[in-house]
Amino acid sequence: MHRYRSHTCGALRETDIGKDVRLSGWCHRIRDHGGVLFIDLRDHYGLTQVVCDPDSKAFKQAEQLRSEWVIRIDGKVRKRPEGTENADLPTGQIEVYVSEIEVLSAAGELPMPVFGDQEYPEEIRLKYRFLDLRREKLHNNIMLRGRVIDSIRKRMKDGGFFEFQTPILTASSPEGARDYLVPSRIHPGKFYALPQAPQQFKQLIMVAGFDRYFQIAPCFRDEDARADRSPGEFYQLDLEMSFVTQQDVFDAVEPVIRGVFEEFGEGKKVTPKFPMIPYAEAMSKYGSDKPDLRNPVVMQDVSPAFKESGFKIFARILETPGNAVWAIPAKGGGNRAFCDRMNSWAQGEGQPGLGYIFWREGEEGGAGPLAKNIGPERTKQIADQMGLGVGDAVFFVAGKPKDFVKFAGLARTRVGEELNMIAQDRFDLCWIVDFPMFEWNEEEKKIDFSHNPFSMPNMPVEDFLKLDPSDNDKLLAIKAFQYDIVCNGVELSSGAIRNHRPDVMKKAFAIAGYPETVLEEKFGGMLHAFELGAPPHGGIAPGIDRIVMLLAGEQNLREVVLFPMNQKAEDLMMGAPAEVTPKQLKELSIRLDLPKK
RNA sequence: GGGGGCGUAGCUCAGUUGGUUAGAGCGCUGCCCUGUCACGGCAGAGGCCGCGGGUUCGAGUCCCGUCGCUCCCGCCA
Repeated sequence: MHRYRSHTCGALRETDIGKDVRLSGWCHRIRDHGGVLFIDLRDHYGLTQVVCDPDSKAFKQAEQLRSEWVIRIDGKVRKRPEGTENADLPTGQIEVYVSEIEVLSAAGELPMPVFGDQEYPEEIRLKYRFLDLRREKLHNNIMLRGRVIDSIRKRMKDGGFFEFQTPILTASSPEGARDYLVPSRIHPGKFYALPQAPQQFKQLIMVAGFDRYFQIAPCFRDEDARADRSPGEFYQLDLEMSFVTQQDVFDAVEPVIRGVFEEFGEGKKVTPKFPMIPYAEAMSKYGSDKPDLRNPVVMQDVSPAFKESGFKIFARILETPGNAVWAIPAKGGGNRAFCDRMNSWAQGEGQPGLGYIFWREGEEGGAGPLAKNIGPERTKQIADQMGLGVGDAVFFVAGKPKDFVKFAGLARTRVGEELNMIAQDRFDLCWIVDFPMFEWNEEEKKIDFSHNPFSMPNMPVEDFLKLDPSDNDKLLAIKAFQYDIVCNGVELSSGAIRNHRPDVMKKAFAIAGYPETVLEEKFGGMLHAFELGAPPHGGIAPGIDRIVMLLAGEQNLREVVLFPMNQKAEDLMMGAPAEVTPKQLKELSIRLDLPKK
């Protein structure tokens, strides 16, 4: 017989009754009745009830066992007595009557139990991650993650993509997030950087003629964490394709993403064909470039109803060209309690308040101070435009859309949540397209890249090269071949058709106010590659952690990462980051200059 | 860097308008228990009420500061 086990803890069935078996695992739960004693023995594969009584020579030893001890047992499989079967367990028809116990590893008092599903503080969970990982939910999440990645790999390879590895120690990239730096011993005073994404490498792989690249790529960014943003490191399905249009990228990626959501979505409905929503439309309808389409609330511009109206605050705001009033409809929110709740929420968000009109029985003309101010005709105009009636409400935000759009988006989400309008049984996916190429930098009073400098402008190259760098209105209207995938309000990925032409790149940098020397300094390697025969190419990089988070139904990335860091980018289990020895620093020619407390 | 929430036993939490000796469940220790699967019963150990200061006859409770955790904003091409 094998040293540790003849079967796993999930394997035994009625067909095994009578067999002498050997099992190893953790003591999940021990129920000691004095005369008879049960041990739920657990391993990766399942749970088997092990039973012991005073007739067994292992009884004395069994009484000494405690939770999470690792043991090996020998015993005989037998049918459970009539009426004591456990239908909740695959092994619930049988039990193993133990004849011998070997303690492989004892355990002290646990800082948190493995048994049960009580919540525990992050700090303890992270410090004792290996215990947390023994628990069913996290164990399943991590296994789900592995299966999702397997599936993605298979789908990508079936789609003609080939997997590559790119360097982890590379050069600092000047744009974007803060880099993690690694000092060079051989070159005192110089540093490597961990890649924020293999962006330039994957483009160079295209220049090298490999045609279709993908990688489950680790990405490192030294930025502050969020629930859906791991500090330090995360993984992307990074991919790039040559000789493609934007539509070709969509056609390659959409089936992979949809397929994964369908395969692991446990019956939740997945968008059959991702709609393409222009950035501007997403902002005006949903107040966000990552709209949750499960929320049916759609905003509209209702400026005409307030222009020169009796509601002086809005009327005055609308005197400034470019200003607007947007309406956020709330079907079923037609009562004062709800409207007041929204209003005080808005004040908590730092807003002066949230104007509203609501309609209820007996006041079909609309209730609330705004309705009185603008009169029945304009109120009806709004009701008609928004398709609202008795039992409904509508909220208003006014001013410069650029300034209020973010708050409007939050209010839309809030309305959807408060009125339980957000469908829970769906994955609603879409493409956000036509991102602006440039944006106005108010602080520096200049034109800037709005995303990354590598996207191709969505206009004929000849026209782009002829652009007047001082024609701000025209420049700010230019769209880029830049796109996102959004699922249930979570930004899953971002991609672009790349700018592979040195002349276009030089022009784009000139428009953003950078002299050619800057381009040369920062992206010289890639620029020179493009001067030696570069195919048109483009790609995208869906976030693996976020996909798994959505599929696992979790609200936090830490629930789908094996060994995550806390919000402050500390690994509480391994104790990272940590101080290093003076010798190590000296070798690296580094002297510390720590901030005073 | 800023804002919100939380901080009481190893863990999850309760703790009245400030008022005797700070409680419960889980876990832990001991004893009892032969069919449980959240086993049950009895007894026990375990507390700088995050830390510092203040108000008060009296502070877990009120005030100020500080630290830690967490969520958010900034940041994230």
